[in-house]
Amino acid sequence: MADIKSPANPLFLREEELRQGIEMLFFAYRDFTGEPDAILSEIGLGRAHHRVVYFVGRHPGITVSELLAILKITKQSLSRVLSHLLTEGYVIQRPGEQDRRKRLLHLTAKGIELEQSLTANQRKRIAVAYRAAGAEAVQGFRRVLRDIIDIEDRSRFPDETIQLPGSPKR
Amino acid sequence: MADIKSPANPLFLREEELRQGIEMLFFAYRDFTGEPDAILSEIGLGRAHHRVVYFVGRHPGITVSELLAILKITKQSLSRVLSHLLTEGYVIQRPGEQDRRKRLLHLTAKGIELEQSLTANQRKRIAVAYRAAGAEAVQGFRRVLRDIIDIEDRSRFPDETIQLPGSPKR
DNA sequence: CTTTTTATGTCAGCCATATTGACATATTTC
DNA sequence: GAAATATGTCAATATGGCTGACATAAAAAG
Repeated sequence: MADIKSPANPLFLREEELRQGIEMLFFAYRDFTGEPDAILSEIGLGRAHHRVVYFVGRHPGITVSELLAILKITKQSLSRVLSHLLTEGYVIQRPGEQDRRKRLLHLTAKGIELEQSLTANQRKRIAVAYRAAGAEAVQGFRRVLRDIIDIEDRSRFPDETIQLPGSPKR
Repeated sequence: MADIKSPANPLFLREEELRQGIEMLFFAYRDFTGEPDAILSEIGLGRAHHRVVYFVGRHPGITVSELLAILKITKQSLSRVLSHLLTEGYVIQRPGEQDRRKRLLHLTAKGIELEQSLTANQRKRIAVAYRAAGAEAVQGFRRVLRDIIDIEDRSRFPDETIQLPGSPKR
């Protein structure tokens, strides 16, 4: 292995650093989705169901269009997954009050339970990593990740550091 | 919106922070793979081909087993993709010198060109985010992301900060 | 030197998740 | 009343995973 600290070849260093970034995202995502996927396959669901359950749980009353905008898939693709979740009783829909064309989606108790079991591991993973890295590193993590996201969705994640209880004010 | 700086409800804050972490990974990965996917679909390839081309380019002479360990898919799944890349002339294989059972994989010129065009956008994204965030934030990004990855693959990413040319020594 | 293990490939079938295109319905808005 | 919107559905297709079973060549071990 080349000595990566040597600044002899700046171009190589730069390329190496960028490639490591690419790969870290690949490995992190692979491992981040591995365990929920395993749980899902036992109950005959897939990753797509996870995404729907997650975002319906996160935004109760979300409409189908909003969900489509987040997932960036076609309505036909969503339809199958969502119908399944509806008939299996993980999700319910209620017509909108002002606009009755809209179907406002909510998790049932069963859906909440599923969502919790799926994200428990992911939350754990993040919590462990955040705790080990410290508030400053977390801020850097958020800062970089936010800029990797397309600009349209960046506003979901405030620039400001979230003040952790007990963490020192900078 | 609730005032996220208020420490009134620490449990809520914590949950919110973890969920944002989950979502940032989702959005980042979605957008990170979006553009390569578009290029690939034009030439009749998919994301799976990208991953193979990427890791063969990254580790010239990599064996099939090593590739399987990285991708964590079955050999049957890899086989289809790899065969296609071989017949289309993106990848070549050479028997190992010591162990001739092994097929050492390399990119052809065509493969290198494809790999470059696919990762150009990803490198750009990372480069822009890194530059905007600064060396310290990058270190935090790496620190957190590394801990999200399963421990077996963490060693791919050294703990040490890579010294950016021109960045001040801490 | 034969047996076993390893590295790899292949055939066949299955499933989940995505796609496009076309058409349908209810509701709201102009 | 016409047009736009929110949503659903049918049909066909592609991709990329999976399992199981079997095959071959080379290396390692007895």
